[in-house]
Amino acid sequence: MTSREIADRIVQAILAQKLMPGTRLGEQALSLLFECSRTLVREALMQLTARGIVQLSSRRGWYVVQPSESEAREAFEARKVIETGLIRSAQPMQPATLRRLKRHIQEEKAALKAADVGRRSFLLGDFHVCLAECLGNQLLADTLRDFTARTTLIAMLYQSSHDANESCQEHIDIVQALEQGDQALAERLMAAHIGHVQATLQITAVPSDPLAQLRQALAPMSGRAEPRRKPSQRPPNPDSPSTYLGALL
Amino acid sequence: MTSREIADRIVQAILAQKLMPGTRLGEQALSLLFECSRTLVREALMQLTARGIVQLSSRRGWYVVQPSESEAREAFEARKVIETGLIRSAQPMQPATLRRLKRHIQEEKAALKAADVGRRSFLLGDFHVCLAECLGNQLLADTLRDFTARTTLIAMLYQSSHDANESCQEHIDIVQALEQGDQALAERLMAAHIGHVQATLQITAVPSDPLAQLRQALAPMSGRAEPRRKPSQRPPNPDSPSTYLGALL
DNA sequence: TGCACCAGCCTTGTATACAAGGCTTCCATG
DNA sequence: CATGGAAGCCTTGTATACAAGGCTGGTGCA
Repeated sequence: MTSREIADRIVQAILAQKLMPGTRLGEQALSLLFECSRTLVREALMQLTARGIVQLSSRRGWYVVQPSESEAREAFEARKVIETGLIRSAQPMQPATLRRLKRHIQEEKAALKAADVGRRSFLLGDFHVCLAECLGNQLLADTLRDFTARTTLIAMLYQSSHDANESCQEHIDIVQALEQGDQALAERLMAAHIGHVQATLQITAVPSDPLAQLRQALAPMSGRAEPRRKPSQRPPNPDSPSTYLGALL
Repeated sequence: MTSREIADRIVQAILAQKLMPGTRLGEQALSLLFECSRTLVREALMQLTARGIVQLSSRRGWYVVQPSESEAREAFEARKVIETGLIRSAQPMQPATLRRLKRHIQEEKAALKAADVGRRSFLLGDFHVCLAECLGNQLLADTLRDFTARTTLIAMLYQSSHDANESCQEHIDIVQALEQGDQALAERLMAAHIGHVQATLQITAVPSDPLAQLRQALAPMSGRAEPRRKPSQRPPNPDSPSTYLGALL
């Protein structure tokens, strides 16, 4: 088990929405889980720190990042800039490339039909990475993978309600526009698509209120018996890797 | 001396063109230089690996990356996409922000006048990071720092001959366009500016020739007594940190 | 003379030991 | 009963020891 593999697994778990923002990643828990020493775990976490996916709170532990509202805005803006720019500057697509994108969309549909939430979430994010690769830029594809992980965390943190079926349909529309050689349309569709996800975020209106999150979490609830848990700074049961970090296995 | 500081120093040395692509970064040499254990050095190098600035050749050592021609193309394309996209989607600039950019340009001029090559190179690259920060996106600014380090290495590797004075002038023109609120012009100027640097790269015409680099390095030289050294896979005198890694101090 | 092989050295790879600091829990005191 | 403090535990922080593999230089053989 190399540090690269550990890092990949953590990123995959985030993309599959199996690791919540704020989740504590204990070095010992991970070393038990991956059956290696803390050294390799630390190397993996260091790499993820550099990629902005994990952060270290000195002497307290490693945590999956909880992007602030301004960081959320920046992440969506960054994705819009990169993805629309890539489409704009792209060459017309080769048939083989289009086939790859369509195959990806078929997989999305399959995951939707099977109600496989983890795979569905992963594929919906991975579409954008795949597209960047198809547009011929591995560097930006790798960058987008990290940014997509970031926006996935943001979507979890701010309870995005964007529907998976809509996302898939929007992917279909984008690929169709690319197939017809209408890059301007594809670019607009991509900007709109990213904007749709961003628009459903429940960003609190008054960010200056430090009690906003608490207030919202403790507000009297209506209807739903079991509301979606807001990620907390301290996840319950922190010492049970089989529960918390099982997502990695 | 923390691993973050070590990583920052290495990046700064690259931006100042004081570390050539392909330079070997021995763990022990760095630990001596920074007076710390190999553990911290390894952590720093791990982070830089994730940022695409350093690469590890298994059991052989760490090396400053030597981007291939396709990686070079991708890096310049990535910068064009991000920087023009940022300008396009930006709000009109505040006076304080413009002042910051102009101050930066003054520093560039000072370094040019003083013929301070290291600081000049650093500032010419940092302008783009600074601009991204001014345009309100720290995430993309950090990404651009890494990409700028990458293109700096590419410029060294492929012997860019773009003149520093021209670069500075182009920065001036970009800021002026932004000041006048002409974002479309600023965007075009930025694309041209990045294109100019890219255009002076001496990319070998026939990339399939594995001897191209060697052939070029060993070609009979005309005129210049001391031609710029081509970085080699194995830098001479690898065991002399004071010579090779002195750039970091 | 040239080539192949082998020993030794030097580097990285990994684990582990111990130090240092934060969190929790319990107890004493107001 | 509430609050402050301190001890102990648990985590991370860092260095170091040893293992493993590649490179170099030398030696023997064809």
